[in-house]
Amino acid sequence: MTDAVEPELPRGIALAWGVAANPQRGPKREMSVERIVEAAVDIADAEGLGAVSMAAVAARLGFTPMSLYRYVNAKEDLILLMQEEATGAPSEATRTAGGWRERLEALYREQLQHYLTHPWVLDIPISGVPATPNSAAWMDAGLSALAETDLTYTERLAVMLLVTGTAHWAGTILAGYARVERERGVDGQAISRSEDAMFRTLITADAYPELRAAIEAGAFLDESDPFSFALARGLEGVSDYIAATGDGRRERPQSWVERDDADIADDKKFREARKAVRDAEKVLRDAHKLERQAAREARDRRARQRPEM
Amino acid sequence: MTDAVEPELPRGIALAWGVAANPQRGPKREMSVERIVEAAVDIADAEGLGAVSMAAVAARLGFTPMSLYRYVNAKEDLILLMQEEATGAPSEATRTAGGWRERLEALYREQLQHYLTHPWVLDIPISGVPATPNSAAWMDAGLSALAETDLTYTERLAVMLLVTGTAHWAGTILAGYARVERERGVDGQAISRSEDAMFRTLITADAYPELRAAIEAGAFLDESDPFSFALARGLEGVSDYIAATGDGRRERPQSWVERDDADIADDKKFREARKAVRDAEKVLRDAHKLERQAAREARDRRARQRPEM
DNA sequence: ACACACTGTTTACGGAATAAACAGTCTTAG
DNA sequence: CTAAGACTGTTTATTCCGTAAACAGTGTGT
Repeated sequence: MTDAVEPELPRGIALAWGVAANPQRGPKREMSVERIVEAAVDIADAEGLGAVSMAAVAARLGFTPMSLYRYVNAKEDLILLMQEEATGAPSEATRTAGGWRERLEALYREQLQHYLTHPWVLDIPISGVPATPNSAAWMDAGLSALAETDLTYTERLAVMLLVTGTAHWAGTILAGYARVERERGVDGQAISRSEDAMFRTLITADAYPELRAAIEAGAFLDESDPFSFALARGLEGVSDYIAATGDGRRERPQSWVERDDADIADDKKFREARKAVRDAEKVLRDAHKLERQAAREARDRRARQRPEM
Repeated sequence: MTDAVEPELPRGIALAWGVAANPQRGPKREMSVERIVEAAVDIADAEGLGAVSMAAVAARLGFTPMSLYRYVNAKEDLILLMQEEATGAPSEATRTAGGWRERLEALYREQLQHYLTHPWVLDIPISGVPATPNSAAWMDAGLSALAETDLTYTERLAVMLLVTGTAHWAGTILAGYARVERERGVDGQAISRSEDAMFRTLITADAYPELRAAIEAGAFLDESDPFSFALARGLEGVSDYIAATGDGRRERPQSWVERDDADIADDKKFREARKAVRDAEKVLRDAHKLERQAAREARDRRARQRPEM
């Protein structure tokens, strides 16, 4: 038998780490935990977590419901394993790309992508930090992105919580829309429009002046991505915080590292590199300006071709 | 009868706005939607959303399960009303205090407080922006806090999404811990410690070097509040953003507003402009990389001059 | 060869949401 | 004033859920 890791270790977690004892005696097993999880994930992908019943999973594999209990202690364990399967580990690309900010953004995007592919993961109740290999891998990837900063480990964890929180929140909202789309069988724009229409009848300028103004400004019809905005602001704030604590202008709780950025500010090569960054920022700003202008013109052209609405 | 607002208006929402038609004929009603919701909330507060069954709610009021269906269309509607009841409206104090940042922080704190008092609210699946009076009130309060800034309405909504998202995330995590505390009947520190112990056996320095380092630095035993940290960073980023766009020195980086506009994506000039942006982004990334490298080298040089510390 | 650990199956139980039919109650149109 | 019928809370029944318990086969180690 494989060694029992900890007596108090929840069996579901033991399974996730692959350290559950496999029996030697008795008839050959016809199924495996992996196949069960796979079938359950397929069902959840197609019809949501609510459609995942022991009976449905068993049926998909051609067995009776109770047979699953020879492999999985309870439905709760199965769901933990489904989560682990669907979450996956961060890809090599996002684990190595660019600086800490790019890497965290890549992490966010990949995590969000997983949520959109497997929206049912968001329906699973959270209890504590999940102690599974894949979630550890995500955490490790985030921490290693932040290793180049001089944040404390506590601060790095907090930043990671910010990133995963944003991904979770974005996934929750976006998956909510996607679900309504599927259930009602209409597209996203139609939902936005009908939501907007409902708001217009319910939200009076009297009771909710600012909200009403936002509605009338068409803010609820805007197609832009508010979550990237939120993440960008958050990471910008982190960047500020790093800069502020780095050069000693701000006190840091229980920090023992004292790197002085001012110390190297007069280093020639560093100054040059910094200037290059400033220049690149300006180039990017100008490019953005041109992009917006081109977009405006393109829209105008389109609008002139299709005059109505 | 009260006027029927919209034919397509979901009945649950109609109830929430108090515009559902109350019948005049027939026997006197012995219950009311309010009493039902109240009973359901009591049960959820005490034993979680899972304990809220139609039978349980009815029993608490001394009626049979089916009687509830004379007041509520389905359990889903009841849950919507419970959410509305538990969420409440923002208090006068938080709606009027200080500048935009203080007000958003107060909003966050009050919202989080509600989540901690009624953790089951976090178990309710989200579908779209909830169109209920109280959630409108929260949104309006946030927007009115941001009215003093010169952000666009779309941006204000995005900021509000950041604030409520942080509250939701913090509530989810904290409520998760609280639930485990209640279920296992131990206090928070004990959970932290046992979680930490479990991590120490499962997380090897080999597979998860950074995570292992964080554990060994005691980051998982830290009692500080990572969510306030996250919110502070986010609002700091917003503040930067306001400063950067407000004084006109820099163009408003609203590329996130206009990206992925399928309608104009095939316009030639726009495509070129977009490519220019991508290129500029890459140049900036490279510049950042060089800057970091230069900083590292400069630090090393200094360190070698002053050997220890 | 045989004990028995282990397999997948059958049967059974309690609880869930809610559809349908029912008898009693109150309003209102005639 | 009366009767239609809208509306009440109740009863009964259906379907689906997770899973406990008992069961007859199957393969291994002694």
